[in-house]
Amino acid sequence: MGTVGAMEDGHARAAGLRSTRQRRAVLDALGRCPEFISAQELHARLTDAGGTVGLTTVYRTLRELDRAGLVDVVRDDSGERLYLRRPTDEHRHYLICRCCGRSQPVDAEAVEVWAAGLAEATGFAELEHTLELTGVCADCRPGGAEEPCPRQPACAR
Amino acid sequence: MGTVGAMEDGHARAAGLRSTRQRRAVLDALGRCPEFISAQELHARLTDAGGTVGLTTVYRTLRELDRAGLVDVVRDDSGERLYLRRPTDEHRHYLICRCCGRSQPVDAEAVEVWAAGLAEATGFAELEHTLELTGVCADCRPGGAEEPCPRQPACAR
DNA sequence: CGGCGACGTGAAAACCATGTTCATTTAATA
DNA sequence: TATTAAATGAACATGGTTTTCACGTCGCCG
Repeated sequence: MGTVGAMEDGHARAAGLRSTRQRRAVLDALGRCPEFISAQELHARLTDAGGTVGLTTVYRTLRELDRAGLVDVVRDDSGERLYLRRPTDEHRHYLICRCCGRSQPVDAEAVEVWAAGLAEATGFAELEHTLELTGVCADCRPGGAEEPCPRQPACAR
Repeated sequence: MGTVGAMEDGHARAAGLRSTRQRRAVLDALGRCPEFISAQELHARLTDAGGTVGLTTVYRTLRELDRAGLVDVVRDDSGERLYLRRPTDEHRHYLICRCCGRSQPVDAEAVEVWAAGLAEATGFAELEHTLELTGVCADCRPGGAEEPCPRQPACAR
């Protein structure tokens, strides 16, 4: 468990990044987290686990992974950026639970098609889109109350 | 030109807000701005015009207008919030030019329908979505270069 | 294999949008 | 007009993110 593996390292290398202890640690921690996670939280987890990685480095690494297209990024309500290792190469959208943070990829083909058609309808070029979807997942729903969330954030240590 | 008008005042009043000189000024400036604008920029414009409105008040007013549903809000790449007086009552999406900032409402009915269907497909409840669309508008496109934008931001003073 | 140069690191500080405090002012109502 | 709750704004607080810069180290090349 916890194999960094040649693939991860390879991807990072391909992106023009040197393989360092810190970047391997970030990549590893990110790889074992199934849900979106913030830079701060990721850093906390790394240091709690005894590692020594600077917060600056975590930010920088995540930014570079984003540039390299190796992670998906969303913004939560406060504008904070959340990262998730991207499992595939394709453009994805996620539905995220407002209570527990659990994320679920959704089939947004209809949106992609619609967005593609926008170019000619509007005269705009180089269209880009981001879609933030939130809701309350089945496991968090029972009570029905708004604020109190019955479940803890996923991706527990 | 520049009429605050009974309607604007009325809408604000209906939202449970007192009519103050500052709020009228914010509403007026917002009303004469055809594109999305940040709180900071709006404040700069108000003070440059000789008015005295605190930045705090601009933020508070915009937040309340948002709560009251009188403005549409988007986030730019840096996460900064941008505001636009909402012309109608319905939920809208905008396509915004990355060069000049010009915004254009788009018919996103297809997305609305798709999003509505997500609930049963995923088991999530209380779905909410935000969609940020950007591109390069026809007027900004001639050169084709990426960085240098031929046009100045719209909504000039 | 050893040295060198570019890239990477991280503590501290800067940044910047936004929120909070609280004493003072003001709009709406009686 | 008197009263009062709401609104204002300067200063300060907050928190995520970036920059700075002195130091470390990765990886290549001889």
